[in-house]
Amino acid sequence: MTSSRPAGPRQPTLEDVARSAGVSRATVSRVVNGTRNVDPEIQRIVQEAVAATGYVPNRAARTLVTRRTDSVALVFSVPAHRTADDPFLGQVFSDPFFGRVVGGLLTVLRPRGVHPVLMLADSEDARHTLVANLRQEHIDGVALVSIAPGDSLPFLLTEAGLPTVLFARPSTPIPISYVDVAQQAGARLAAERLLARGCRRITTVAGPFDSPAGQDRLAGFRAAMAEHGHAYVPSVEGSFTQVGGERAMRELLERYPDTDGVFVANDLMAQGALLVLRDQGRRVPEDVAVIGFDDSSAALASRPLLTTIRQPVEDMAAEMARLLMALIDDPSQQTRSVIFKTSLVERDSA
Amino acid sequence: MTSSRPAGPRQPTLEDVARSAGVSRATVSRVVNGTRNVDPEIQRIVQEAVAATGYVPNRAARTLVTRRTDSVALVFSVPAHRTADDPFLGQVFSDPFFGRVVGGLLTVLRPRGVHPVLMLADSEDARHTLVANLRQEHIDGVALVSIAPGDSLPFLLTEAGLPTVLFARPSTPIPISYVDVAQQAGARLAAERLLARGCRRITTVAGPFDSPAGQDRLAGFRAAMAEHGHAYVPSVEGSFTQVGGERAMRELLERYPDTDGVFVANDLMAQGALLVLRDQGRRVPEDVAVIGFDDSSAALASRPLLTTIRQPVEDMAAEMARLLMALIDDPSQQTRSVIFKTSLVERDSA
DNA sequence: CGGGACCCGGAGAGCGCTCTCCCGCCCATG
DNA sequence: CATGGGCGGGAGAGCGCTCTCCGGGTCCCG
Repeated sequence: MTSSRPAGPRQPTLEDVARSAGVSRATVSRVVNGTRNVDPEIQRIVQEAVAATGYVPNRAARTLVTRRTDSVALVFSVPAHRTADDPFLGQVFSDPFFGRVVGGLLTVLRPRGVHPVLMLADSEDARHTLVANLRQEHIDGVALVSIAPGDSLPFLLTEAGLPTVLFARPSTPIPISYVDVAQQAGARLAAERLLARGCRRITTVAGPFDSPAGQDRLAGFRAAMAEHGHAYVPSVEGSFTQVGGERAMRELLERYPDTDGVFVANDLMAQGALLVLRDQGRRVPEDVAVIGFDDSSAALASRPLLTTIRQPVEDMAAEMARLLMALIDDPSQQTRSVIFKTSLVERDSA
Repeated sequence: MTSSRPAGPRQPTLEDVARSAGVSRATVSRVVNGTRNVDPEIQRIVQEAVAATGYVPNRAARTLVTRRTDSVALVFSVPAHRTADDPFLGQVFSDPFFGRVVGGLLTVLRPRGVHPVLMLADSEDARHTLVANLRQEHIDGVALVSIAPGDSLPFLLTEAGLPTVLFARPSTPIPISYVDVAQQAGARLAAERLLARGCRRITTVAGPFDSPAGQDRLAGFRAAMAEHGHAYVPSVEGSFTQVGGERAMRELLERYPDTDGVFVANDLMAQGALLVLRDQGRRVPEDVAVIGFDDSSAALASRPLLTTIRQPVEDMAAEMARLLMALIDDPSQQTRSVIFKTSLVERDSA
């Protein structure tokens, strides 16, 4: 902490504007915030003074008294391991999903003048620091995207009394608002599509069993298949990454070589699955039909173009922001969940 | 602005801790901040009082007097058009590049307890609001990633006297610190690789001519080719997107059907190029060798695996953060630029 | 043994803002 | 014409923290 600060002509304050306009500080404040009726003429004078002085309200001072920061935390809670190969948390952030969430949030936050502060919780330690941080009244609320199985953060945050909204259902049931997608119904769409195509020896690459999304998609898929007389659907677990998808697909083909239809629990894995199928000389969709989940950019980057279950991530993130703002405005309000519908995006792979 | 705030037992303040420890506010402050020598015994007592009361310093109050916010803006400045198809700014944020920058920044910012606030400048209007915002002393400095051609923001920010560091050279020369990669040298690596493979009818898919990166890569590639006797290299301009790469590659093949080697100015476009080549029955690398630029996740998602020029985005972002912190500590310091080396990542496409 | 240098704790003045009170004015009403 | 109420403006008390200044104690040196 060196000397710093240009020490130049310091920023104009309310006081300066008040003096320049010949009114009191309170009046200027009222005009700036539109807080109460102020004589139109005086309003004009004040506004001119604001323009003339180049006044911008100081956020810290305002926050100190209002206890509002007009910023929210955007927290990504992820499992701890960060390997030597990946010291930069690339796994988290290089997933396009991350950016889609940000994009969706901003559509709601920006018009309200609320800023998202990016935070990462990648260890138990980090989670506690984070809660402490938030308790500094640095932030009005938290939008939490948790990819860590059995994450303690949702609990810690509610316990600390911080307005919080989750992206996706918490892995253990606690009273907290969240947005999610109808996972099971989405998986059902996939099942029906494969069956409608005439696939009969259907398998699935499931997501991690310890993630709610992984569980739900598998359960929904199996339930739908069962309704159509397929009592058992062979599955292999994958890690939601492209490499994981490749590995799982290879295993699946080894164990069930006559597979003619695969539901892959997310697009990234499906992308990997397509590569493996091609390497092994299987035509998609003629020999094996493939359906992904998410409708992420990976779906368009793969060949054949991936038929997939669309998850409206941006809309969900936007709704998450809306829920959060409402919760901040009235912290006593009941927890709510908003579940979005999925849809089948028909492309070339199934 | 409703009533809000739980109104519960309010957060403990310095005063509370001081009373509980039987010392003055100043002493507690000194202990908390490690500002000056304090008697070890008193230190212990204060620390216990802090723990007992659950004290967390209030950031706004601190900021108000220190004029330090310990947060920086991470600004993405992008061209205005946002189509009806893409109301969510997906183009910007679904690019994995975005996340890599964030990841790199965090490695430096986090240990220092500095938080990045995400901002988006996607119109001239937004840029001005942004500058006003920053003038609220809401933020200590700006890390700016500009993808908008002829962006005014670098200028506006320096003019406003805000500590700013750019990711990539500004399109018009202004005195501002930045990190970048040796674009031309990178392109040279690509040229040498293609030549070494024995390619003789070499073409290139260039980036947008109005972006410094696009210009530099093309110029560097041409210069290197010229040194090896290839006076002219046919090129087609692409938009740095996968679709843009497909279009450009198609055009290239039409105009120069005997192409046997292509340098594509980024991986996303290269991914598209590979798809087109495959559709047209050209084997890669046997018939046509392809080299990309970036070493992004797209390079691993494509088949054959993409040989590419590695750009250490995370390292660059981390260095950007370091430069920014230094600039914040001493705003009078000279502007600096740090240029990173590229390297050839040999995979299967060339 | 006296005096200066140094060390450590306390007092108190703000940082820039909001917001509650209060007061004076004007108008409507009896 | 007296009175009550409503409206619009000002005064001033903090919000929680840092930091300068000050004073008392201790130690070292001449």
